[in-house]
Amino acid sequence: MARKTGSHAEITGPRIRDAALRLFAQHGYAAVSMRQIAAEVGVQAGALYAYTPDKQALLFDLMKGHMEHLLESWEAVEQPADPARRLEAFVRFHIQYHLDRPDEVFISYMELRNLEPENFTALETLRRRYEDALQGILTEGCAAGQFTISDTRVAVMGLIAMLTGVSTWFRESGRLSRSDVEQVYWDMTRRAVGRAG
Amino acid sequence: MARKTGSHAEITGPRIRDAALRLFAQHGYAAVSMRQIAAEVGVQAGALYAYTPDKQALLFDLMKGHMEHLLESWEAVEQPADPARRLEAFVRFHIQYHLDRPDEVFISYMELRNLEPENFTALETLRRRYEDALQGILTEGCAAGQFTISDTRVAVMGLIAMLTGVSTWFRESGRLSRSDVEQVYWDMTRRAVGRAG
DNA sequence: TCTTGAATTGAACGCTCGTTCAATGGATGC
DNA sequence: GCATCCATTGAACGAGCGTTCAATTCAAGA
Repeated sequence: MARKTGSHAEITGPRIRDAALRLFAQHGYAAVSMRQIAAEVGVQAGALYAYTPDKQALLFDLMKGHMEHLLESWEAVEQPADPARRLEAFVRFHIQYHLDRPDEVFISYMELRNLEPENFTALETLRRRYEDALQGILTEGCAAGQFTISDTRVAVMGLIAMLTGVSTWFRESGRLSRSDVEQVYWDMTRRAVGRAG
Repeated sequence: MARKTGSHAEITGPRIRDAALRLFAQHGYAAVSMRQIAAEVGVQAGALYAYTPDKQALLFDLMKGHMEHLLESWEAVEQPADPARRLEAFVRFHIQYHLDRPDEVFISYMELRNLEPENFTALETLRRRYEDALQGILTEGCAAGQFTISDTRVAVMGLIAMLTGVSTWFRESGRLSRSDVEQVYWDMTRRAVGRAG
């Protein structure tokens, strides 16, 4: 058998991860069988258990990996001092990242209820950290007198929902380019937080 | 046996509908069995088939019923002549409606991929009609010089995503009342479409 | 050439699934 | 009291589920 070590995986074979990602995104976690995933990889179902302890771990690895990578990627973005510029960076980053990874995004929003409680809590914590990054920007912008927001927490939830929604309708072959879309969402965001220019 | 008539149901017994709604919302369509639904109603699984032809019809009835009721409800709202007032009415209606029916909303966003193609198409059409209602308001507001929106289609998608998101985090027992939340979202919306007051 | 050892198979485990249907049983009208 | 009717039961169907594991395969090291 292959590795069963490293209890909290991320070591799951990349071919298995990719197959599970695609299938979970397309049909949903509960509707996809281990046999389907195995077939996609070109292997028998039993072989998967050399790489993952069970189906749940496969889902959790995907979701945890996605959130951690999202956080790391945002932390790697250079942060302008000006809150408005920082918000713009966030909006553009968020849209780019989400358009680049439609399957991960889909799973991370849709499959939360299929996580076992302990895994769910871990995911919530990661998500909360990301929301707090945006909340920090909004709070500073308000303090600096650049934004006018009656409730920054609601603004965070509203803006993230708005921006994340882009991945439900955007098509590469559509009327608008990515940078068009980025610009439109940034215009809306800028004005929603009460900044004219 | 009971009625099997009325091919495109809505006749599904209310007790069954309610049980299916609650269970689908909580665990997801694929993860809920007919036996679970039956147990919730207090009958054996076989009895369900007197009210619904199959499990898929149960899901489709719920989703179609929700979208049709949403459209009817919006059409019943009195429409102010002023585009900004009309937009305000839409925002407040949308939030109220979605907070009143968290389970229906959840299902209608999460279970689209579990619909058979023909049912999916029917749902998309209904959803599109609702989006078009908002798009009409935005277009008129632009024409009247009240709104400044670079792309009304993207604005529709962004605003609906933002507003619908409220049902993912709002708790009746939370810090804010419904009307607080309505007001905050309306403030953000108003400014996002480029209207100051 | 033989040995080792990990990767994979394929059968099997006990369950649960959606759906069907003959049998049942309890109310209703005569 | 009897016949009728029909909603409901409960067993059964074939299929597929997640998971396990003895047996096999096969490449690399001696």
